[in-house]
Amino acid sequence: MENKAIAKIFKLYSQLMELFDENPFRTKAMASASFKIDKLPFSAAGVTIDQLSTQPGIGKSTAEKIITILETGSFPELDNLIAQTPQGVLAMLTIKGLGPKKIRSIWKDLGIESIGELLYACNENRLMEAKGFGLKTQEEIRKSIEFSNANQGLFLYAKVEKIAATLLGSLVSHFPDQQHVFTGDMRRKCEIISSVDILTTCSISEIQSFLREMPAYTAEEQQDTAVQLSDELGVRYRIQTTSEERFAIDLLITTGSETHIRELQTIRRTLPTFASEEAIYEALGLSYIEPELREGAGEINWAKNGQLPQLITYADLKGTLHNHSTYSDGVHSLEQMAMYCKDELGLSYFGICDHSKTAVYAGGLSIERVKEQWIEIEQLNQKLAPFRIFSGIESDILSDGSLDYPDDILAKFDFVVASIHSNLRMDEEKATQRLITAIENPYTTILGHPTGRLLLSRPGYPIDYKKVIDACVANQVVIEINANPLRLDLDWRWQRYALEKGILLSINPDAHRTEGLTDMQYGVYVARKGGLSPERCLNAFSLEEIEQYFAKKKR
DNA sequence: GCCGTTTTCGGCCCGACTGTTTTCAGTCG
Repeated sequence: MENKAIAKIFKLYSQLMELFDENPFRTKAMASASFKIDKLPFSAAGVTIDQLSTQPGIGKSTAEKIITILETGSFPELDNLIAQTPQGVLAMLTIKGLGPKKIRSIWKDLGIESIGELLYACNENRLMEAKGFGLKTQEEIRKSIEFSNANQGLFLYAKVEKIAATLLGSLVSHFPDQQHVFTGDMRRKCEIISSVDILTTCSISEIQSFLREMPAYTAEEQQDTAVQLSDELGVRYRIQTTSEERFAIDLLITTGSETHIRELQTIRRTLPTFASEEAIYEALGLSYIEPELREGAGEINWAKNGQLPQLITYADLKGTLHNHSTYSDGVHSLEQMAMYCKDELGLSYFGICDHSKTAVYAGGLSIERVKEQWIEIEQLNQKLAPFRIFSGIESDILSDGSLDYPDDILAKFDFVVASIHSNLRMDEEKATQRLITAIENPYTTILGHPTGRLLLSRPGYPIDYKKVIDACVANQVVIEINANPLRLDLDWRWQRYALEKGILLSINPDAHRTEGLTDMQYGVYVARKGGLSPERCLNAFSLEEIEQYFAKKKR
């Protein structure tokens, strides 16, 4: 089991302790243990109980619980609290804006034990009756439940990717002589997946007998040429069968999107059958369109006129900007992060952007710490040359749009990523103005995660995209594509507008540990959806080019 | 529950923001 999963279990334990009104100090100790476990620079599964209990914030009792979790998946005290909590009350913990204290009141005072009942109570104006609740809280909770309901059955691409590969892999090993590929949303690399679609040349009866050997999947629906199934996580799958002859055309049609296919059909009502997708596009008078681009957002006109962009690939990335280290809330040290980029990823530069001083909860850097980091960067740059570490900062954009350090400090960074982390509840006008003020700051190099969204979990503040992008153009500010699979923010749907305006984008992993650096792959997927080519991507610049870019920006 | 010690008991304790209060509790990043 990974540290993150163990940390989640302790988080749940501390939430339940709070729900049951246990000693707040013990509760806090568990919450802090969760945090500490998540930030351990080694796997808890690989060390002894003594090594665990010498870690700060992890005592003997917590270490024992960790061991029990590794052996059994849980521990008795937690099981006991779970047994006393109705399923629906447990589920309330996932609703934004609702913490254990409020849930306790909802459960114990109003007798509400499920999210369905809770929504009903909001609509009936009954939540306001409970102490500590008012109209606004009730509205927030109602909105939050509706947001979460709308996301039922949807999964992050990154979460589905590995489990979907298992099913595809089984098909391949069962039927090595047949063709099996992802199609649909998976093949178009959509950031949110509602169904994992697979196209296969197996017959339907072969698929049926194959599935009988796979008890982990439940059949949902049988059709003549397809089966739908689901797994224990609730991920839905659709396996579509086809013939060798129709493979390419069925691949094209099932890949979609629906809009893209409809637009193709306006060129020729019945799409022709050829041996490859390339040949089909060619017969329609189009150059080949990469699956990621097939969203009906102008790509057919590009293909008609030979204007398709050369889409960026992972191999085009020469470096990485916006990453964290143990200076703030990262797991690995500056040197470990840089070395990983140099030796494991073969990159030629690394940008460090730890949190700025306002982000106290994340160990944001005081000016003194910033200066210490600059000294270490200088030493490492001598040691690692020609590899280069760029000194950056992820500066909080404060409520009035200003940045987090005085100008003389901001001026000394190689580059500055400006992001919003606090006071997220804003209307569109306020959010847009706050961002524009930050964009107009002469020290801002990159605008970090423009909307603050967390996919399937938090919508992000509303912004006027055009105004924000136009301001970036006017002030030569790069927009980040935050590649964390929960963010993928800037949304690819706005990339095409940004690129038309001549903007540069940067695929930033926002890594808090070495493993997080390869999240850049998810950024590449959505960047391709948005039509990004390497020459318009800041971290696809060579070391010399980006040095010049930063130097010019600073002038 | 963890930690550190004037060492086995007593103190621990993000801070801003919001909404609900009318001085503070709960939630979040």
